[in-house]
Amino acid sequence: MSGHHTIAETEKAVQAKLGAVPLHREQMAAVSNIHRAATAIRQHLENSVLRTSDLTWTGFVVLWVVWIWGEMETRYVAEEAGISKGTLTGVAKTLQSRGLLERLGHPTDGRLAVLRLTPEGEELMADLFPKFNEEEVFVSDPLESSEAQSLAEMLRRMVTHLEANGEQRRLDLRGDTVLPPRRSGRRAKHG
Amino acid sequence: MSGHHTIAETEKAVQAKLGAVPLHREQMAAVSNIHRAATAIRQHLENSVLRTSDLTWTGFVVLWVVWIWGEMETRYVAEEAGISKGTLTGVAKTLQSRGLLERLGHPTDGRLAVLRLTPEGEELMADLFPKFNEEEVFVSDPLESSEAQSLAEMLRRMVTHLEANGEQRRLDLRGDTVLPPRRSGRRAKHG
DNA sequence: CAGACATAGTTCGGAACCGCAAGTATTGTG
DNA sequence: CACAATACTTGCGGTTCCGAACTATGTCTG
Repeated sequence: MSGHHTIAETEKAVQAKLGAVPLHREQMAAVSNIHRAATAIRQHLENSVLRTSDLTWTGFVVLWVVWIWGEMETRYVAEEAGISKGTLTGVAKTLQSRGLLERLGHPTDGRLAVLRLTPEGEELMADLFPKFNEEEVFVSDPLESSEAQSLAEMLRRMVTHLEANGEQRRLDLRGDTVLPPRRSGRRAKHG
Repeated sequence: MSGHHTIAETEKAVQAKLGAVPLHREQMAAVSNIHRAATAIRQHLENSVLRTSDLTWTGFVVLWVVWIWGEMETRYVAEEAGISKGTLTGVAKTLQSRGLLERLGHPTDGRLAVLRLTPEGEELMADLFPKFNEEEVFVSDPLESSEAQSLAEMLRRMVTHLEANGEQRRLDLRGDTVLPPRRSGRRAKHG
């Protein structure tokens, strides 16, 4: 099933469309395949293991992060999960309402909030993670063990590079142009 | 900036947490790094090139797909873009309202709708894509040319594998258990 | 040709999601 | 103690997102 066009066909169409334009095909293929793979894998995991527990992807990722690290301050949870703090507030609320997560104040710094799994949350993750990992094995089936390692290592380098240099790069790109205000978002109380 | 924990630290914490649990670490690292990389790259691209045109990631992907393939039936656009057809309806509406995309009926089959870029959309993509590609080069900076190729090729294999075998796998996993209804989503008009 | 079935797209409910601004507390500092 | 900085929440406006229900259209079959 799947689709009308294979990846190979898409890449050929790009070549045809952009034949005249000078562009960096290898990097384009690498980046776009990262997103294709991420989407396909996410969909598979959502519709296999996650669905049976009625967890969303983001909900699972948040639980996973907190599970791995134990108690964790919310700001770091958001960062590790790759979502904004505002979103985390809502997701955490959902997970709390299901009794999987709890929120604690920080003992010494009253500004901080700390997340921790409830016993139910721990139990769920202990049950769910092996199944999740089985599907990670399934999706990695076409890779040799050494290839999986090499893949992970290359991606790690890309992430590290972005963490180290991404912000500066974006600043350089913007230069002195001021970003237009976003189409949506809360407005200043009063001009 | 960036984070509290590096990927290496995270993998170490996983090892500590899951030391006793038998699991497949290589595949886990590969899959989770795919998602980390996809998120980081997406955020970089959104906050550099896309932001200046006030395009969302999904909006850009849809434009890109239609741009590459020319006129395209909506069902295929959704599939190529990795979103559901319901989502595409909304996204296409947004892009239409900005004058970047147009919707045409199919001449012989009244059920079909076809998407095509407007001249403004063509112009935008011709301007935007080279910039986008430059950032793809930037994020791929830590990869040798041969590595980028190998990365793309491995991911392509994973996607192909999922397209070919994912659905069957999910069916096998479900077995005869019936999925619980989703927490959200439209309900039957009447029990 | 009518009724059954299939296919394509839209609508809708509920949740996620972002970025920003503003609000609330708390902590650190001169 | 005033004041800045930090951490989180809240709320806004908009978008995205899924999947099931629904609508409209086409196709197959008796």
